[in-house]
Amino acid sequence: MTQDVKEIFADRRGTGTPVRSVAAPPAPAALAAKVRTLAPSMTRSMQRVAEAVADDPAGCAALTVTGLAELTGTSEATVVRTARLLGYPGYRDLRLALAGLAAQQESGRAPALTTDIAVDDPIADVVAKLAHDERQTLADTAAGLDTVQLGAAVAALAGARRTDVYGIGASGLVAQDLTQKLLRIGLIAHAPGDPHLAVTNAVQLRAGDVAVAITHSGSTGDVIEPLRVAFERGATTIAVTGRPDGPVTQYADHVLTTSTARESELRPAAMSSRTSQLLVVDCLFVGIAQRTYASAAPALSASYEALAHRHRSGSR
Amino acid sequence: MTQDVKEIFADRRGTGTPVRSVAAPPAPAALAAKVRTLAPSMTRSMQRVAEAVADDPAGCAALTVTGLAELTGTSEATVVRTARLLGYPGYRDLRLALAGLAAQQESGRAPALTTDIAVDDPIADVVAKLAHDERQTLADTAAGLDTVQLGAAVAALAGARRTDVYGIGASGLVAQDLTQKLLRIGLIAHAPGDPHLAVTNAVQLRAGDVAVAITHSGSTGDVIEPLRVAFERGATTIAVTGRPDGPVTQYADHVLTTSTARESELRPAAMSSRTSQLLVVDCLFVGIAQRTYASAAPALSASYEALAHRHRSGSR
DNA sequence: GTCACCGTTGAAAGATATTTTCGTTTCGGT
DNA sequence: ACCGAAACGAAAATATCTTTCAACGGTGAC
Repeated sequence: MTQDVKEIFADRRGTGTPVRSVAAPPAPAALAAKVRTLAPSMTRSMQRVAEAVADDPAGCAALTVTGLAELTGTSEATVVRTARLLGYPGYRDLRLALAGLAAQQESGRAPALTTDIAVDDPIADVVAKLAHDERQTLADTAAGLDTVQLGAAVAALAGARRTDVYGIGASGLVAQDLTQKLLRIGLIAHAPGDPHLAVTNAVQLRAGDVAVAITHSGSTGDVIEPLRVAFERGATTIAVTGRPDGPVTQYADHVLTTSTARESELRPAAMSSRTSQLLVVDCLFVGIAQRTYASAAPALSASYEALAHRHRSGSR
Repeated sequence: MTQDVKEIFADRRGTGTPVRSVAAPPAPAALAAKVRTLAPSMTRSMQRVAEAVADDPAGCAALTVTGLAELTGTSEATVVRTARLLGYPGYRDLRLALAGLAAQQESGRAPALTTDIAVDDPIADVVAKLAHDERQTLADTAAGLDTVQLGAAVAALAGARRTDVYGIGASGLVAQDLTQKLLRIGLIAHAPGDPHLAVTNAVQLRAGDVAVAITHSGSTGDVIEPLRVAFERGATTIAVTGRPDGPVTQYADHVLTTSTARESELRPAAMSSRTSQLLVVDCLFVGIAQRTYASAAPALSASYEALAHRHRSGSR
């Protein structure tokens, strides 16, 4: 797990093939989101630094490494390490990004719906807060999505002989959603709901097939297991997870990172992770539909026609 | 004229009182203007530097003093002098300001998100457009939700003896999502996937029970039928639909309206309606959790605990 | 309970970048 | 052509950033 961290720190211009585009692009505005995503894989002092940075980009941009180290009660080394983990070559670049972020915030003044949902919030506030949160989640996800990985995943799925999608619980619904969509454009897809069935299915996969695992935590055994089997059988594997450093990525050829909103008692993580996952799934779907347009378009209208008679002529 | 320059260059940490807050505020975004204003008082090489900076803030922000000096065919000293003239304490600060400026320009550049998704859109555009669309859908939904109806629905669900949720296809997943959530807080809920089963279930309902129908079109027979049965048996009925004038509302005590984004070939209606429906479901859930907080909170943590062991100890 | 191991951390050395100093060059005026 | 003042850049001085490395602290094995 911290293996990944190590890797990032290791010789960065390795002569070997950088198969996986590990660290995303320097992150435009999705810094807060990135901090949240990566926080779990950070050490305590790094978290302090990350938090300070996310809390007050403008303020931190004004500080030198030493200053930020003192502010957070850590050392320069830790600050640099944090900057690296966040995807920048060094502190200097983080600082520049911070300045940019600060400028943006300055111009875009947030509406301050940041408070958490309380037990006694009137229903109207609940609606506003939830909507605001999900919108935020969408923006974060879009900003944090690695389009290279996404493109690779789309290519794999578009050319797959068959596709399995694994997911449990809330993620299971997302898995079903993806499956439904793939079926609609004439691809062969399954979303086994039962973990045993999933493994049984996975065993049948081979090169040319694709397996997709959807798990927010990145460490759901019931989902990792079938993915591992598929991986070992030679299928192309894709992980959609909120923890790009989680165990599931071991067996994933392509990793698509979903974003995480802060959660609370009345707002379980499942809620925002689902929103995020669905956006990723939608992107996959549209990407695939583009690639297979010739066959997807007729399939889409065919399924539309077939369903039409199931609706009463109820419109007016 | 160059008199000013001299003063600025003069001993800055003078032992005397630093009475003068030397240059103006670090200049927000009016950099180009400032360059123009001050150009006449600049020497030739300084003008070259200023010009480069005004032309391409983003590019220059990526350069070090030395880099910018080389680019403009001048020396580091000149670059620093220019930075001073422009009102910054030194090059470092100019660079920070440049980064901010670049970021603002970047965000201002509207990616023409209003257009539809085309077959040949690059994947990055697809992501941006989809995210933008779903965000729009959320805002619309939140704005259009009738909080009175929502409150009534919440009250009914919170006090229900049992709840049935009907949905088919994409809406079926939303139905399952609601069901999962209700189960998590200790309520009794079912989401029969089979239309026949749904009717069979509906027959069992009576006053004090609740039935929820989820259908975007508002005219899906397979969903209306069980709702009608439940309605006639005296259960409280709720419709979540994008067509508040559709047939389904005949049998609904409470109607919750979801919003619809324009659809297109590559972006089926199901996509945005699902987003909208999920927001409604989330609102219902949180509303119910608030009302039944005493029992919901423990139930939530209990289900969380029960699931914990299914995740490998993947985090630190 | 003790020990070994591994990850975390910061102090300090090392490398870069920035700022200042200062001598050379350029240019206008005489 | 000569003088002086301003412009300019090379290089020294300083500040900042990065890397190294040893010490610390926690965890699991025995």
